[in-house]
Amino acid sequence: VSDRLRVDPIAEARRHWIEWGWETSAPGMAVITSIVRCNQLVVGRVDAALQPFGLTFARYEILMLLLFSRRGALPMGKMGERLQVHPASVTSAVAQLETDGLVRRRRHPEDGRSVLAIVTARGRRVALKATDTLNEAVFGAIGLPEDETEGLFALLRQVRVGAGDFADENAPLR
Amino acid sequence: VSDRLRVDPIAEARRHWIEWGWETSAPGMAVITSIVRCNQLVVGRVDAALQPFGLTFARYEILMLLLFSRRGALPMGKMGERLQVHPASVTSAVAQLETDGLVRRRRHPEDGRSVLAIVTARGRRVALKATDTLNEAVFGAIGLPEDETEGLFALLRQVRVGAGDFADENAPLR
DNA sequence: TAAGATTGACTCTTCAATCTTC
DNA sequence: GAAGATTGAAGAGTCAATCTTA
Repeated sequence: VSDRLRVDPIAEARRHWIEWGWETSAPGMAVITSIVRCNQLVVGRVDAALQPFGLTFARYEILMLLLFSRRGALPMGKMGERLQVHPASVTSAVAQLETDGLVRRRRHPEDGRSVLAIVTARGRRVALKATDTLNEAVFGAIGLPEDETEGLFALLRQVRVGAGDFADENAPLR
Repeated sequence: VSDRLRVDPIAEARRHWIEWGWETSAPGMAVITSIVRCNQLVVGRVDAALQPFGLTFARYEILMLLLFSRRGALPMGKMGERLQVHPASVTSAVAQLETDGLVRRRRHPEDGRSVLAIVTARGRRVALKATDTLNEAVFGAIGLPEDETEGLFALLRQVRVGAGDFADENAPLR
């Protein structure tokens, strides 16, 4: 799924939108289609970088969540909440990580309904190595100047707030 | 998969990135994670809006490509190229559209290897209705002022160019 | 031999149903 | 009864292999 195109297909779609009389929605269509397309490109790059470690972006995110946590352990449900994914996705991702020896599962000592995922020593090592690779190959190589990167983050944040992703309680500009 | 979070998880991840000494990659990580998250939100909204029509975003895009084409017909491969998706995905999407009566398939008259997808009259009607709904419910309701929407589109375009999505031959600012 | 499309196996995600513990 | 997690089935995407036509 690659091969450089001659013209920008999204710009072309926007022209069509205007031709058909949908001017007012054309910018929104272009932005949303761009987000979807950028996601394809970005996830492709991330997954390619993570493949040597046997990780996908989803499993990597879980690993990092555990790495950043105080005790290296979090309940399954908590992780699904943070990453905004279905409980079943957490179960299968953690199951995979467990068979790879990067995570252990244990029943929550204070609430028998809950299950804790615990990052292993090997899991920590892999997480750090994968992050180095990712920082080098993807995160540090977006190809935008620093200020434009910040501007893009801020605009995407507005989109997330507008879609009700999280409560923008104080709307702090700094 | 919804429920408003208390704080922005991506801002939190960026803080962690800085704490762990990965400052230079932190903005890139934040932007890429934002793109992935926005994609989830946006595709969720689009698919919800298209569900009454029995369409997904992928199938809708194929339908619109055909609607915009001169003869209402395009070869399978051409569509995969424009939408940058795998040939197998085109096959399954068109097969679904065909069983729904929105598209017909016919062998290409001048090249027997190729298959033409042809939009039906019903397909045109559904495409127009779905577009009205989408324009109303999603594309026209991003929640950003016009100029910021344009700015976001331009920045995402830069990301696409940087990832080699299409040839930025002339880099025209107009 | 190569191009175009399809098929089947595999993965990932979500949903509904189920099971256990509170 | 409700919360938390798991299971199996269904949907969509990708890859490798296959089939047909050029």
